[in-house]
Amino acid sequence: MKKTAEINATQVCQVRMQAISDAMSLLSGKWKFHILGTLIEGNALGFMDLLREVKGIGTKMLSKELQDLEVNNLVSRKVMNTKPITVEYTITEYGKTLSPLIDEIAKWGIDYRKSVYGKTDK
Amino acid sequence: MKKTAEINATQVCQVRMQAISDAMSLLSGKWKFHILGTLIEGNALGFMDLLREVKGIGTKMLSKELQDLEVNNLVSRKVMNTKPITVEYTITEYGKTLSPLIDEIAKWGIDYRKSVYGKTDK
DNA sequence: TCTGGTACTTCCCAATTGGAAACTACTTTC
DNA sequence: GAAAGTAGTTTCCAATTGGGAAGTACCAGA
Repeated sequence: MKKTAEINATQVCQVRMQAISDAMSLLSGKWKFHILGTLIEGNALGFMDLLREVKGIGTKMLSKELQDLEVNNLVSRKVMNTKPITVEYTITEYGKTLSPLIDEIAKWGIDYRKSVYGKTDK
Repeated sequence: MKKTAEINATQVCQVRMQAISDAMSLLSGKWKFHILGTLIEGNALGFMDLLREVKGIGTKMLSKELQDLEVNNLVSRKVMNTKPITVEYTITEYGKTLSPLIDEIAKWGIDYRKSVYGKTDK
């Protein structure tokens, strides 16, 4: 009869749990994955481009989310020397390392949707 | 000069974005991954076991999160016929399909931590 | 009968998140 | 000079999230 934690007391689990918290604190929120996914797909987009691509987002959120992603080195921001000043947002090399993770989530989400709305013989 | 969305207008992107939203709506929150991870690691835990394993969680949150996970068929709840009534929480077969995703997040989180606190020659 | 263990629920509150609308600021075009 | 396009910021508000503490209910053992 155990009265104290056992499973998660191991070093390996502690590290894993911490890692998941780290990752999710960077990637949580309604828009992060949408923005990252869009930037992975189409490189170098302006603020207004993103506003049009990421359906439903407003200027405040987009601005804030891009800042978050920038300080975490997932997205880079470059002010261009154009007549009406434009800004180029691109995914960084480091941001690209999220591709397998995003793919895995998308894959699971697609399967989930199938299992809910899909065939009834399950 | 494009004025309308182009990248995310494709059917493939729409489906992917929807899938990511689906998945995250089930898995977001402070505790979901911790609970799932613990249940994947150690099968069949009681409410109080989980309360001890998932460091920091309170009864209210644990109860609510377990209900969420149960309705989405990721965790199963079984009331045991014991003297002081006990409940067994187990991960479902479907819940186990989250393993690769959880592994991927943990892996990325560990690498992220290394890139922040790790070697400076990067 | 009182303490302790199981498994919760309820209530109240604070912090965070997210959104709409308006506003800034600068430039080019009509 | 007004309109439109660039890239945001600010303000105000509502909804969601999360936590602490206490309460409920049932049973067993000292």
